[in-house]
Amino acid sequence: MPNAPDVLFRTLADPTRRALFERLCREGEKTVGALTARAGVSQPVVSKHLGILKQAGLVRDRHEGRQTHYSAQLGALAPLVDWTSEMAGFWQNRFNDLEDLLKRMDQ
Amino acid sequence: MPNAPDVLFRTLADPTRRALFERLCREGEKTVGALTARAGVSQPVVSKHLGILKQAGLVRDRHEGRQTHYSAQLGALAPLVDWTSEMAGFWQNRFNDLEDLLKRMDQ
DNA sequence: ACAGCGCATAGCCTATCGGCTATGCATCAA
DNA sequence: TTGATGCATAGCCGATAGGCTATGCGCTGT
Repeated sequence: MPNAPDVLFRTLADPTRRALFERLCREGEKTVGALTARAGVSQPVVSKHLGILKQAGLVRDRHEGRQTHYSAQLGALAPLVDWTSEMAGFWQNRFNDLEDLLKRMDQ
Repeated sequence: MPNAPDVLFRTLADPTRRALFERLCREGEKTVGALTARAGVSQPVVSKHLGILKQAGLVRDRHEGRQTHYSAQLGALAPLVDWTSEMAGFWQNRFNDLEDLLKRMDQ
């Protein structure tokens, strides 16, 4: 059972998939057909990628007749932000430690 | 020529590689041997991953005798933060647009 | 009822990737 | 000088991932 950042990194690593997510962020809800039209890949591929994005919690789908509308779930990016902040935090702590060390050496 | 977030996502997508980067963030500079000791994979694999991390600008190396010390370059995470902010921004704009629409409809 | 449309699923093929072992190359110690 | 150590490189291999076509299935409209 991989943790959240792992799933997000793996899901967003593929350019085609990330492009789909970006379009949903920029342009809002879209049908599979609308997404396929400008995706540069076939419709089954788009459906597959959308399924993976959905599994990662990055999009939700809404069925309306024979169409499926997808939209971005921006909250799902939170673990990514957390991870980045955490890494930056460690960096900051090490910097503080260094400062402390220098201070102690100065005395 | 892939753009910056693409390289970062692809580089950080692999768990082993991301674990190496995390250790360098948490614990600071480490030699290849020290990293290999707890990486769970062979030394050549560690070297390979460090090379990929270096290419992505996420780490730098410092040669000292026959050892190579690697350390995290946290600034390289900036494009990731930018990308996330951009996506969040689009979300916010769409939300504002919706508010405007509702306001106009209300009149 | 039936033909067409929108999307999902199945199955296949190829390329890439992440792991390994073997080896090379420099540096340090004896 | 010679053997050992630390890391990088080369070459191989199986698994996975992302693309395709073919097909299934439910909804729509005639």
